[in-house]
Amino acid sequence: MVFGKSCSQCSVRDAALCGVLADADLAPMAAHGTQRRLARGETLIRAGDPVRLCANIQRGLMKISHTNPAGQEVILGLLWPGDFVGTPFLDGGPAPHDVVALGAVSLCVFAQGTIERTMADHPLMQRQLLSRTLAELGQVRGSLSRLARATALARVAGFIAQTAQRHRADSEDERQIELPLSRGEMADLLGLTIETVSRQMTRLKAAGVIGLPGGRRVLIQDPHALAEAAEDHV
Amino acid sequence: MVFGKSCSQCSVRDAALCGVLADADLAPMAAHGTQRRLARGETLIRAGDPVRLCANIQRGLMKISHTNPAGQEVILGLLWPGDFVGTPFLDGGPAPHDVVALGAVSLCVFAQGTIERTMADHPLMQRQLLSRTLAELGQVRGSLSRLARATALARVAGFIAQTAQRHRADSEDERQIELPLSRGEMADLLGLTIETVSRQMTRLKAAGVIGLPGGRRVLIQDPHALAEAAEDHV
DNA sequence: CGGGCATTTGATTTAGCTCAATCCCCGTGG
DNA sequence: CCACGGGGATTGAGCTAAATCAAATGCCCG
Repeated sequence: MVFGKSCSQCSVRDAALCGVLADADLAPMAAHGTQRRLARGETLIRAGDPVRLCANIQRGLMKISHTNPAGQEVILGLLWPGDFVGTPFLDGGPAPHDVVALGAVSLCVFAQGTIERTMADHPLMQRQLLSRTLAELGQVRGSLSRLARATALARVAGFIAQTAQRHRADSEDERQIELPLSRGEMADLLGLTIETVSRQMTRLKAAGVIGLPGGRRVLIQDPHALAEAAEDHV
Repeated sequence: MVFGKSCSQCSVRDAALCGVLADADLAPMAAHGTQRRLARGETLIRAGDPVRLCANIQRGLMKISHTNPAGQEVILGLLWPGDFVGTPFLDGGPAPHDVVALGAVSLCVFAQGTIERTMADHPLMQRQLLSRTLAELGQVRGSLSRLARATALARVAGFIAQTAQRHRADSEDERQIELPLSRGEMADLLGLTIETVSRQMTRLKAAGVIGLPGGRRVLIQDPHALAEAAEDHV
């Protein structure tokens, strides 16, 4: 894959931006992809409905969320550019959760029937999908551990640190990041309330660990102390 | 797969007991399996070590666990007979978590190199593995939602209800189950303390929802009320 | 400039934790 | 057969982190 080459399938200018092509083993897939865009708040997959697609995120973030019987929303995870969503299988059963765009999103959508045939012909591609899914399973189990025992401070600090890591690649200023979520969304993701999230942010700011220049921006003043705070368990 | 036939690879008397053979698509795998037994407390996979095996659980339960910086153990999930553990890939990277036997366990262990070659020749088998892994990802995300918002009562009731569902298949008395975990292990799984788990059990008993005949046994007196309690969110 | 929303801050309440004391099985040995 | 331990489980009495309720502040955008 030549850097700078455009992705013919997805009409993305730089091939590197087309998540799916970043991995050579997944290339056979790209031939069957079609472009789709979502606006903020649009639902791609609704819990309970049969999953009719498999897609790779090119730009923007999505949330996997669940609304419990009491009507509270819980954000079960975020999907970043390069991540897959949905299932390549037609008979994958009903979707376990909602998948919703957090902002403007571009996707490479693959038809399930086609992709399943493609997989049969390209074991390496399927291998790569399995490998990624196993890795994700490990990640999700990691966040279980945070929700089980971490203090509010550790959850918030951990989220900021993790977001910073994701941003590091494509950032002009190493130390300044823009959180992809509102305080309310952070609360839903971390299993806290808006007020508690806000208080912990203030606390980190007061301790000189971070700066809050306004909006969703965070200035990481003391990365070491931030990592330390993220490990603060009861 | 003929019911009642013995599993020649795993020396399990009834083929149906050999988890891996329960699924026809996974049959090619069985030819490469070797039997292994673990005693209670034995560690199969240690977090951080490279994962050298892929196995299918035949009998007994295992826990996926993580010990956080403060030294508290968190149980991230349970593995039941029929479940897979480890990775079929040699380059799967370091294990994200520990995997430990909760009691006596029998496994069908597959060599990674062999299984990877087998997968290349049997796309349906790989397909099945991917499909199972995607399903498990959904399950784990479901438990995230419980840890994020559910009350102590809901966590405990949910665990009992879930265990009952698993037991239903192989139980003589529909209503009586034997919990696979001690109170302490339940606490580590549900993100609570031993005392809180105990109090919620007592509460369910006092409400006539369950009976506690002693040991780890639970008598489910009112399945509907139990399900209701499991949905009790703040 | 002002309205509407997100965020912050404050006061109070509460679910679950901590610490501490039994209790209850259940196996062991006298 | 029964006293004696011992580990898991239960129960009790405060304590605390985070939730809840309520108000104030800041900020974006017309």
